[in-house]
Amino acid sequence: MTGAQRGTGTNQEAVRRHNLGTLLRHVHDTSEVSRAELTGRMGLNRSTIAGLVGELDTLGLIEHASPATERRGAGRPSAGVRIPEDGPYVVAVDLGVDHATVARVGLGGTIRERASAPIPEETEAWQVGATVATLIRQVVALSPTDAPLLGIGVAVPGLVRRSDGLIRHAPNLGWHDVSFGSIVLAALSLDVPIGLGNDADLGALSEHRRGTAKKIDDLVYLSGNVGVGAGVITGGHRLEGVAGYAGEVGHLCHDPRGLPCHCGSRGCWETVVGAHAIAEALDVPADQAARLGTTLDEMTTPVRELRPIATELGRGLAAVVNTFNPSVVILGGYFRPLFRLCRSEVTAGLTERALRPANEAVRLTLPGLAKDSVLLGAAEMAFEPVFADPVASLAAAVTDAPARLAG
Amino acid sequence: MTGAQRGTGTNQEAVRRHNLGTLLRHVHDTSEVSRAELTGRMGLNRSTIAGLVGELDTLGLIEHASPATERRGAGRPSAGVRIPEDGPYVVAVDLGVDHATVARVGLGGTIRERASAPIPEETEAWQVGATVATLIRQVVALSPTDAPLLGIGVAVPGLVRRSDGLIRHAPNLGWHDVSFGSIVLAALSLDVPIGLGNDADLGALSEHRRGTAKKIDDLVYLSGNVGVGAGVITGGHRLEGVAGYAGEVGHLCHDPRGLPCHCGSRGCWETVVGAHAIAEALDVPADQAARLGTTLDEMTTPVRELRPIATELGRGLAAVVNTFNPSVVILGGYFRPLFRLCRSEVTAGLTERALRPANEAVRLTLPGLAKDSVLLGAAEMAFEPVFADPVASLAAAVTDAPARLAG
DNA sequence: AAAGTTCGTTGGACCGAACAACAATCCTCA
DNA sequence: TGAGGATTGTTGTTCGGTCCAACGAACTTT
Repeated sequence: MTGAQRGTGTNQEAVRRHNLGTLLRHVHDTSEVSRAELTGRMGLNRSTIAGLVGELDTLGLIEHASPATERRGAGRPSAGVRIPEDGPYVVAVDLGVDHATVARVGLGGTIRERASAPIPEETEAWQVGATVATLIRQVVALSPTDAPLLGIGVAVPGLVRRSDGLIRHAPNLGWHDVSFGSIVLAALSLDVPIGLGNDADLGALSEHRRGTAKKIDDLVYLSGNVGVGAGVITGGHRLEGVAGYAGEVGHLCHDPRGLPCHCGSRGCWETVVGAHAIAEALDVPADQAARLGTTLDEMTTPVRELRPIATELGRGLAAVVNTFNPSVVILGGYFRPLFRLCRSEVTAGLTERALRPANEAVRLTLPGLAKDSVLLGAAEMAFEPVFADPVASLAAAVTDAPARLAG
Repeated sequence: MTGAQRGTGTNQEAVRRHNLGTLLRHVHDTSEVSRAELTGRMGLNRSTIAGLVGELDTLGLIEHASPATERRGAGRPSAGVRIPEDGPYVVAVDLGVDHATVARVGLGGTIRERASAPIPEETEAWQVGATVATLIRQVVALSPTDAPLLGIGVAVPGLVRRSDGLIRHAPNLGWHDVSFGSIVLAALSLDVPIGLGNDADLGALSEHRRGTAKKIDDLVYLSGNVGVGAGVITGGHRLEGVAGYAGEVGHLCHDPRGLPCHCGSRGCWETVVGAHAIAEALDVPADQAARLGTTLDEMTTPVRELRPIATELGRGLAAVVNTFNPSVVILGGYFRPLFRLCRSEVTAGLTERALRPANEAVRLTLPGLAKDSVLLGAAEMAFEPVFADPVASLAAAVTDAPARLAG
């Protein structure tokens, strides 16, 4: 019972849509489920499940599988349902700090192909669009000919307006009010559903569905890159705000007497724990973002200069924990190695400032999907419509993508 | 399509439940609706609406009304539906700083009776429970004999665990881990559904449904009392967090070098803009909370000492605006007169620190329900079950409350 | 090998919303 | 003032989707 706008009544057509969608989502989440399990989880009758499975099968969204090998208890074993190999897929794009990564991701969340290319600093949007389009062509070229392309999802390090996918402000890329979705579609001369999202939001989404926070409905994904942002899921719903800018915790005032920030304010949290601060502490030149990542990843014991940053990370996290009362906080981006190296400093900083009950409820952790969180989150976003309405989404999909993109 | 737990399928019984509930909610929201309007808003067929209205009518939840007086256009005028005078009601309790207010609130959100009593400082929970029980008896005694009591809602200035309504920590009252719901029910020797909620959360709820933020799905109600707390609604859903502690923005670190706070940290926002800070600026003795309220309410031009506090209020609000990207921020409690007096200082402080796009999207405003926001929010919380499942909720209601409570 | 258990399938029952036709009520215009 | 148009409520029917019961299939247990 999710998805429809509030205040609206439900007709039986909507019921069917919803049931088809949630069934598909269950298969997507666990990659293979027995039909018996589905009846239990969805609370519907065996025969109803049979009908739903049948319809999704004829649509080509799922296929039958032999019963699971390990038995538990007596009785006839239940037939499995799974995602077909040559089934529907999406294209996920991750616009990172200095690289663009593109992947073809099948329903079920498996990465089939991937490709990436560097993005030089100060590149204009249409150039990046062309690069991304080339990567998409590469990745789609190898797909089965009759597999439908459901859509494209793009993760952006910046403020994205949810309603139309406009990139309001992406400081790393130097972009303002860029309609990147249209640019990519134009470069491909293709018309498929395309969605854009903030990288932290999408990290939260994928970790919620496939990562550490599976089955956890209140979590925060904290992305530490040049900027600091939080993707928040509460009660199973993504926190958006009215325009999609919610979770911009990087510009919370950490110290009113601190350094000026590019946002116009001073002492923002990200001036203390952002990539520039980390790079300075490690004596890495500010313009070599890639080297900073590898330096941190290869480090096994923390440099002394890192510890104060970790403490400030924890202290700032207190604001996140107090406001959202999450069950899990996932530390992504540069915070991943930082937390690995200085776990105790981070937790100490947090306990220092967080309210006791909220602090007791939260667990800090690393991303379960490692560096693919954001990329897979973009895929999940692109999959969203097919769970809301499988039939309609499939009707809007492109079935001959390889041929079209080759021409 | 709301309410059911995620991942669950929908059967037709659930459809009926949902449609009955949302229809009732529409009548509740607007106190009188024409059936034609209902068909439009709910997107259902005329005949379906007729069936739903009929069922709710026989349940005694709504009644027919003569068509609206003002005509618009040709055609047969549509018959109205409204809440009956002697219909179902709830009891709302607002545990304020020094007073407890209790009201009998009918479906539709109208206050039928109200009563209040002072709560001396350092009163124990069972004593407060007895006081509240007495007030409830007073208020219920006058209700129509056959009107069903649906439940009780209690607003508490403190951290409330949503799952079981336990008051984890209420600094004003000096309570820790108090099961106030059970205490009240025991004092009444009654068994009805009772729910507890944070005062700011409930202020947000009522302002969302009946106040300034009607039809606005992203809002923050900021409650300024002894403590500072935020009730947040995003995407139409209340922000709860895993245990219900979300929105505790009063203890965000406003200045690391600030005064120590009772929470153990230092420089918390509420040490700067909380009641104690305001009282100090106005030279009101710290223990006379009631006088502080009247002093502020009667003030027509701001005292000079108030301005810096208003500025800090705005600066701290930037954190709220950046993290939640709300469409409206409602300033309740002592912030109501403060904002009325020093509007420009507050907005200046906000623009100083908030991100531009988020700041452009937000509007600061006063509560539309004045001082009754929290009380009515408690009522709304108590009504919630009847919208989720009218039939079940009515079955759990008490029909002879006056007699039972008199005995 | 027989009994018990669990699952998939099938046909019918049930429930609720949609639909179509008709009556009721009001507005507008001649 | 009366006819026509428009909109709504009502009623009987249809349609769609889930539930239910019975049966056969497949596997475990004794």
